[in-house]
Amino acid sequence: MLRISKLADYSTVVMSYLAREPDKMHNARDIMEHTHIALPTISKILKILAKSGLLRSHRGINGGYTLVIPPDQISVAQILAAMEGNVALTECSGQHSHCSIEPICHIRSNWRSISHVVQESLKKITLADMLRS
Amino acid sequence: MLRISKLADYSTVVMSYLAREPDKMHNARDIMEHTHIALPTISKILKILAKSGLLRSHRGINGGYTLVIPPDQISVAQILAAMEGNVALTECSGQHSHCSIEPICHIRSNWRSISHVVQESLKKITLADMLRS
DNA sequence: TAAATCAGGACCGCTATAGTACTAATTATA
DNA sequence: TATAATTAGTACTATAGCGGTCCTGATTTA
Repeated sequence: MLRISKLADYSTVVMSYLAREPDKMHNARDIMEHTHIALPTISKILKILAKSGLLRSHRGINGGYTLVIPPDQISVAQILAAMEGNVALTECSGQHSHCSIEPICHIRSNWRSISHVVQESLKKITLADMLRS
Repeated sequence: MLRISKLADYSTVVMSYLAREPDKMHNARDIMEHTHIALPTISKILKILAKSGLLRSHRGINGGYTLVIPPDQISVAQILAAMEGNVALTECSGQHSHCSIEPICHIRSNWRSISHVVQESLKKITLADMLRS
């Protein structure tokens, strides 16, 4: 259905919550209470986002996560890329393509450019935009 | 990864092939020889597309499928919709949403409009466009 | 030193998807 | 009218991906 994964979906919810107080540190439990996403799921998302560089983590008592970049400079495309790689609507638009009909496929380049168009529109939407409903 | 399904992907390949000779009838075997997609898969795709009204079928000897609408009036969005329903990037953007955090989710309307943007750009691309590489 | 918190995996069960197969219905043609 | 070609419809299976959980170890603060 041209869906993003649930984990990626939740990650935008988490990032939006963090973006409301960009400088404050939030731990997983705090995020759970405000988003109602299950704790292990949140924890998993936070780790991925931290690893990709969108969040900075702090261990220990009073630890948690903060945004590394201001909300108006983080795009939805960046968040999706962190969670599930670059936008590629078809197999052949991605990095390591293994489509068997690729050698004789006439519309491959078209799908590449369609993916590009979609990606560009997702780049234009920032976390700051997501705060405005 | 924001992927369309393989079946949907293949369906655009099949439709593109048919669009090259919009008035001619093609059977499944013929399409297989020109696209190298497995025959049962092609057959499955053709049935779905016919049921959705994009193709007209003809049984019996010399039977096959033809396009119902001229290629410049069929959009990629239409083909995707036929194969897997309307574009809805998130659960909550679709028809029958069951997301548990929906009641308190602050970014739902944003995702709806993002889905809308993507859908609009897919509507603008026609089968005729896909023939031009 | 103890408690809180993140890091990094391993793991499981469900669901969706891709792909296959079989039988019935329909049609053209010899 | 018989036969062969073709689609219609449905059922089935196997696989992979995904969501979600849990455990152990490392780090930090009080």
